[in-house]
Amino acid sequence: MTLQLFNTLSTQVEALTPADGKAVTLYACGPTVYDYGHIGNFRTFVHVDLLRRFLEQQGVPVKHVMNITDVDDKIIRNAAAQGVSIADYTPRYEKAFLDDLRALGCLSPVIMPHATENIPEMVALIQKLEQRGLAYRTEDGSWYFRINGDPEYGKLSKKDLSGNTAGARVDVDEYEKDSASDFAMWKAAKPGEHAWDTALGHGRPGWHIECSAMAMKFLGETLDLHAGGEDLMFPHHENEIAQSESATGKPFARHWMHVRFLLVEGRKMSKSDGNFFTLRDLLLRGYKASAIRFLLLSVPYRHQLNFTFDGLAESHSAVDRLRTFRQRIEHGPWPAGENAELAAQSREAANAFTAALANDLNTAEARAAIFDLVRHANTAADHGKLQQANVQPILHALTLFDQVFNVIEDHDTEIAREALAWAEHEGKLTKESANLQASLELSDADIDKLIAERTQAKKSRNFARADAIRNDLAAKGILLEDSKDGVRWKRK
RNA sequence: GGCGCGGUACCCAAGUGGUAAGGGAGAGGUCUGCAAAACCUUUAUGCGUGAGUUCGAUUCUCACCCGCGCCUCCA
Repeated sequence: MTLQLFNTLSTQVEALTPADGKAVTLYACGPTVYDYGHIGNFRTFVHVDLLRRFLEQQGVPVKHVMNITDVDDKIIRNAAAQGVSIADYTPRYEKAFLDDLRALGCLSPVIMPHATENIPEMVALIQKLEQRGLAYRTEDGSWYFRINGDPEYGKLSKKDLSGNTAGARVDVDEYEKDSASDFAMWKAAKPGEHAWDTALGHGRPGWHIECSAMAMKFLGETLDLHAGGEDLMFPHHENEIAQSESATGKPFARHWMHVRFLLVEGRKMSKSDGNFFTLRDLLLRGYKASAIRFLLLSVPYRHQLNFTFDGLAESHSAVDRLRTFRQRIEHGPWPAGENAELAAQSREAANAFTAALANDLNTAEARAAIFDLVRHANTAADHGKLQQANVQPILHALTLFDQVFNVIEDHDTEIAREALAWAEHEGKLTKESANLQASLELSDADIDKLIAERTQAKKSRNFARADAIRNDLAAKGILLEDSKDGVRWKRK
């Protein structure tokens, strides 16, 4: 099924197709690695991951490129403050970011170019623009893009900057610009700053030129899809379009996708408001990576998501329901034969799931389709009407779901352990992480042993002992479920 | 000020010109040694407010109220 996706450029929902008929070329703006990623960042990355997974599930390969911005003003500032070079400063944050992506179940982009490794391409692009009269050098040695030379400027963000005159909001350092809206493609180095010696002079690339150069280097002059957070639409993506299209004369990206911001407790996240959370903050408080991913995905990408701790608890319960359900279906035992009605419901669920995602990635509707099936199958099972031939279609629907949402398969314990190990190493253990630590103290083998002991106690009708074991485990966040076919357990 | 988005049950949330998906939470019940899980019943004659169009509007139009985001640090 072809994905219909809203295109910011046309403001229409349009089919997303590969221009070459084979693979979709996707460029997603990546992180500036100057600090740990926050959950707002990850809402965007998780939705891009879902898009990619869905396309691949539909048989469309995705050539997914994500840049790593490893030189910019903040990096230079922070590195200088610590007295280290930028090359010594950025790797820890890059690693942290990639670990976080993995923790959230995101596929790794196919190519992850670094800004500092593609300087020649950026220089060449600026030179090309200079030849076309769209780049100019100011007295301090910086290079700017001439907006007035691009009649289409503003077409993505629907802004008309033609009325802008020099003087409004001009940085004191940038008084030499022809127009207030002209933006830097190359920044002359100030004394002591990390810089490259190039034909443009001694300096470093601007943020926008980096993405233009790397996107075109790795994916060609016209991309199928360019994605990022809504804030990047202007000026970042607008500037990327201006630079790229002015240089090539071709459309830079056929399709643009922008993920709306996440709010926290109804407000934009900000450090000063005290509602700023990194992924690590949440993991150390004991929230599961799967619950976080599911919450981030539960509200479709074009709507604001209000991130709350109540919502996180809710997502945890919802993921738990799916996991419990899959276990139940897999374990059986089920009588021979097939319940035709349930088989039909399974097919409907799979179809509805795919149709919902194909409709501009309606994740809320897609998850509803799967929960419908959960209820139908549980009901059938309780009435002895779930039969062996029903198992495969149900699992098929769950597999479709999890290939995209990626939350049923459980990696939460190992991710929590990694987060704890990191916090310990960095000296960032807190009171809340102590609770998490306690709950991870018992190994799976320890738990199985205690469960065996409890089963013995139950057999000899020593319920006091059995309940004591169950209560002790519960205190450590281990929940037991007795069933006809044995004991299941899970970490809370 | 300019541009844009949203207001659906206790909470989150989908949706359609024809009479309200799904999840979570609560209450009662079934099952269980007791729990848990699961199931059953239950929680919006109602979709911000007021008009209008229509045989019919939550869904279209207009006005108003409220909330949020973007407007060159920002996912």
